[in-house]
Amino acid sequence: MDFHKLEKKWQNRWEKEKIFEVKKSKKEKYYVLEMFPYPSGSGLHMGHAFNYTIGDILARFKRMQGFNVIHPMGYDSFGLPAENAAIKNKSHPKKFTEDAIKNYISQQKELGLSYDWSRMVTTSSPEYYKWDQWIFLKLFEKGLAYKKTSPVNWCSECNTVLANEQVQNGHCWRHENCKIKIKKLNQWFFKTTEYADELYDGLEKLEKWPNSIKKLQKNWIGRSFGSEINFEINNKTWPIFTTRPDTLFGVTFLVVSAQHNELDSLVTDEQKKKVEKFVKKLSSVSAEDIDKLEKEGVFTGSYAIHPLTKEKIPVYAGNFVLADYGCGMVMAVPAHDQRDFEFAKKYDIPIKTVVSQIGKESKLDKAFTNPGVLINSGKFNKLDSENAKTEITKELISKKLGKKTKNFRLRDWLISRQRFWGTPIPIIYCEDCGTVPVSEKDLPIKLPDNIKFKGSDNPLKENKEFLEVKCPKCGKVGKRETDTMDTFVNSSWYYLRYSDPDNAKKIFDKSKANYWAPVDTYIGGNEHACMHLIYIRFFTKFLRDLGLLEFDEPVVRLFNQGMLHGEDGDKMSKSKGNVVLPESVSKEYGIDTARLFLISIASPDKDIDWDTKGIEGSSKFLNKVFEKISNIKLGKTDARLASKINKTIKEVSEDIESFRYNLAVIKLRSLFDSIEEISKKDLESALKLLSPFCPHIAEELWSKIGGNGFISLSKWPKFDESKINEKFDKEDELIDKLVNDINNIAAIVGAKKNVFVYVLPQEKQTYLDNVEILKVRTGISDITIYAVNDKDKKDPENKSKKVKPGRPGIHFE
RNA sequence: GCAGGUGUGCCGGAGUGGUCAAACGGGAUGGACUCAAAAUCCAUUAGCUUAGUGCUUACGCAGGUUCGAGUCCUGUCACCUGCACCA
Repeated sequence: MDFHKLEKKWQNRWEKEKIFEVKKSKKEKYYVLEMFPYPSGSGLHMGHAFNYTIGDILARFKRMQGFNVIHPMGYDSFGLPAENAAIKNKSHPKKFTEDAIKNYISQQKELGLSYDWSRMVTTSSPEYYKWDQWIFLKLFEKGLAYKKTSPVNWCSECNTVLANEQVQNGHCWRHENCKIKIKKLNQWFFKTTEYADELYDGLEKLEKWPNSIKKLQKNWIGRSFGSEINFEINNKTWPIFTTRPDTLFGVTFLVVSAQHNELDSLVTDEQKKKVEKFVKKLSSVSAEDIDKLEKEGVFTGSYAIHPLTKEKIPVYAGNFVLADYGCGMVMAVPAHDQRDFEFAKKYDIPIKTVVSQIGKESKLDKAFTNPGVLINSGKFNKLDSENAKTEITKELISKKLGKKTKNFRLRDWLISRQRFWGTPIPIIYCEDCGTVPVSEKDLPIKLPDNIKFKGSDNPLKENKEFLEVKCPKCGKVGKRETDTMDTFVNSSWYYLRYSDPDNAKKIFDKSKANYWAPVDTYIGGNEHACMHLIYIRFFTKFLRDLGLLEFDEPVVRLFNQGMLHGEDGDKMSKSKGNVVLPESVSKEYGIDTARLFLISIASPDKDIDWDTKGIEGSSKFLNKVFEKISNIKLGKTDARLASKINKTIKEVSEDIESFRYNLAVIKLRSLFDSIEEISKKDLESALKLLSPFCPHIAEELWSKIGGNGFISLSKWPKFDESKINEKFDKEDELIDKLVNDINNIAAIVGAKKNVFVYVLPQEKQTYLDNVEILKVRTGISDITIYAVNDKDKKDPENKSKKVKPGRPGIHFE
């Protein structure tokens, strides 16, 4: 059967009749979303198909269950690859992107996905990115978008700063040979840390998220409680964060980050040269090597005053202190921190033990980092670490020398990109007024069509038409910001735009957004655990606080699908030559076959390998089903089949709901295997069960048996508990057992002749009903069933005496 | 270093305290059908044993909890992933 041809037919009909387009209504909604793709030049591969199929099955199931299902698709179409392609081909990235999207759409349509295409969004269109800019202005207004100078990741091949996730093992994700440099630049940030607590605590409420993702996010946000302690340096107060205030008396030096913005103010004239040399040396070190560096530092020449002992403590600049965590400076307690210990050894700084396991001092060959009992700590001696933390902090608070505080590992989100193909940041720099936001009515700030790429530099910098602008405040000549936004900004709220994609006046209609959103089930890979899935939560909370949303979390249930590998078990990639394209599989077997195969290998959250032999298996099954149902004899469903159908409806419904697609397929296989004569209604039910998985074949068979309308829009079958009878399963077991026994004995006897089976009278009918099956499965043509009380039975060995329930006697002749 | 995950027959994988663990698929072997092949159907696929449903072994390894463990706990090994000088 040419499934491919048949699939085209149904895809066209679905599209023509717009059956997957939905509107807000009184019906209960259900929002199924798969993470939208970046439309790359190479198109979709089977891994994408896997992702979308998982969502499509759920969407089709929910739709048939009667929910008003929104299942949209769009394109995350800003980004570097399009720009690089444009540079190479001397064209505009828009052209490249539009072509890629066209290709994606046609490929996705071939997968038979039940999207509402009328809701498509494309993030690189001005109608969309206008609202990125609008959100930026709102963030700016609330002080949550700001510019600061800090050390950032820089790729010299891409010529831009990068997000942390675009740095892999210290190298750029696109340029394996390009080591990431740490540069100090003035950049735009979104203040994600403003919501750090809520982002952290909110995870508890996300019951339908995988624990692994929640843990990743918790680690990423990394909340730690501690104290901030004020040290005085050159008559200025420097707060320092620590989680170990109990070791305060062991502080023998301070270390300030070599990248600290105010480092200069600490450096004395005679140390200036040494410090400068040190900082310079460090700036040439790549991100990859930075963690391999030995702990090094240089004395700044300044001394701090210990808040409690009033001792003089030297201040060093060090390479192991982060500028953007805590206060960018640490109090070093070499006796109780391994890094500080190494540093102290190297520079011959005293090591003072203040915590001890047994309450006595002992020699250390490495730092003692466990909690213990305080010594050498004045009036705090003999307290254990836990109490000491509280008491010392109390003392500091009372003397106004510190406070209790918490710190996050989460950094504010660096969103500037020194590239062209992204959302322009709506900011104007005016000589008189400084940094001025564009006014809302001037949005969108469009990317110019007329551009010239010079090498890999951002062409906006040369584009007068774009660059030169009047200051909205004073009207004088100003200059536009030429950096664009990280593409993750676009993807942080796209799920809301689907609810009202064509709204030209507002980001979205409030009532529409709050009807459709939040997303009920969101499907995608776990590589987004700490980036996209944090940003989308951040944006949701911000938009809520603007009064636009009535919920706190964007995604109710998150599902992480596994990764599809090539047949060799490696990640699918062009260079490895193991990429499988949906088109080619579709042509050979039909896309329904591929869909079925992808989800029957394993639970969809597991990584799987493509397998040519495996798809043959799915193909065999579907061909069998197609043949069988095409030539089916409609009639009556017997009780055995009715039991099976009802049981399957029950179980498959549960399996789909909980993403046990692989188990659902097993049950469907078994169901279709046992269909012979069946009523029209029951056959319709069986096809409905198949339809979310293999929608085209199901539509075709549906129309063949005279089903009403589209099966895709039909009502999901209900099961009748009273028709489920476990008796039939038990009977099957009896037959299995008997077949086994007969085969077993036959093998020992070495001959297959007449077989006499002796069973209990009440079991006789069951065996008689299945005698033909017995014959086929044992390969023995003469099988006679006797009840033990049959008078004229042939039983030379008196086997019938040993017969027990479910345990027939067997005699071979 | 920190955090998380995984480890089950020839292979992919079901199975998370209890009817004899291995569903289902794939592969292999044998058989039926066929002149033959493909397709289809049936059987076998840890070991021993027996004219039968019995025994042994077995869920990475070692312990433990339990009447009972693949499943829970502790330790350990291997592999994978993420973060990584976070004070």
